[in-house]
Amino acid sequence: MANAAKTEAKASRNTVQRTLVLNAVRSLHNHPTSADVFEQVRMKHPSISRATVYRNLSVLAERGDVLRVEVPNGADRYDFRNEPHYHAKCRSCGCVVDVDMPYQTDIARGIADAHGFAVESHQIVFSGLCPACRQRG
Amino acid sequence: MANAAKTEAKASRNTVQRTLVLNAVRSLHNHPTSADVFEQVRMKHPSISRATVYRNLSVLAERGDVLRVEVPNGADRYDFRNEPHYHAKCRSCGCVVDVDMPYQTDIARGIADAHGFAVESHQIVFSGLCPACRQRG
DNA sequence: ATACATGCAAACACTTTGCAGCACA
DNA sequence: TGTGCTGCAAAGTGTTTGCATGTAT
Repeated sequence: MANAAKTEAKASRNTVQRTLVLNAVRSLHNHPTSADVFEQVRMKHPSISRATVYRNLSVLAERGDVLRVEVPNGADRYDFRNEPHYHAKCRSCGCVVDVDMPYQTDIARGIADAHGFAVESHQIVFSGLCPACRQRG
Repeated sequence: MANAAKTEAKASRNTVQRTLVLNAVRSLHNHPTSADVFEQVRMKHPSISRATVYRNLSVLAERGDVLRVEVPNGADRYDFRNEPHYHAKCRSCGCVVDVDMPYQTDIARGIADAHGFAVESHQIVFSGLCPACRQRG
């Protein structure tokens, strides 16, 4: 007994902090940055450190419990949805929103030459102006 | 006289440094980072500063003389090509290559709801393993 | 009991900025 | 001759890491 067979993943503990970080991402539906998550968790648990938030966001993203959205030129965002989908980023205020567009499972088939790359995933980020920034002119 | 009509762009000078930066990007065909450009320019002009390289890369990118490729989680890359195209980034070594795939001019038409965003451009970054990293296991 | 997690601070990578002096147009 | 550019250093942003202590299992 006591052999977890081929379990290659490390054991992982359920700490108060990890739970709070997960709940924060689930409750913030605006693609929070690590800083947003930190502030949110700090309300309930003032002693948490930034490092712990970063470490837990990474663990949760690896597990697939949250989705990490790597936005060019800006802090990483985290998303409570965990199916792949696309995003748009405002070039003026930097806000990020989900885009309602089917996931292009087969998009890599359109590649004629990726120089031997084994493509595993892709990401599309649209850029433009959000409604608020459009009005501000 | 002396009115340049509607020229809204600021006057811009051709300094030795700016020329060297542009030539460096044109000669380096491997999506150099600002650090790569800095090293390259430094060979000819040892007194150049990093700040000048950053400032000139921004000017040249705004002008359209070079293409800035904003890679998530990594330094910006610069590309001597200036037509839009896509890139792939190795998740192991971080290298970036051009992908030979037609530019999807109409991709934004597939968006059902972008929450009022005025989409202006898009970027696709493929992720996977480059040939060298595939072999290393 | 012990491997994993935490908090702190320092380090890190990349980029921007304030400022005094310089140089292109 | 004056605005734009340079070099330097310092600061800024976002993230990671070393280490001693703490805690879930």
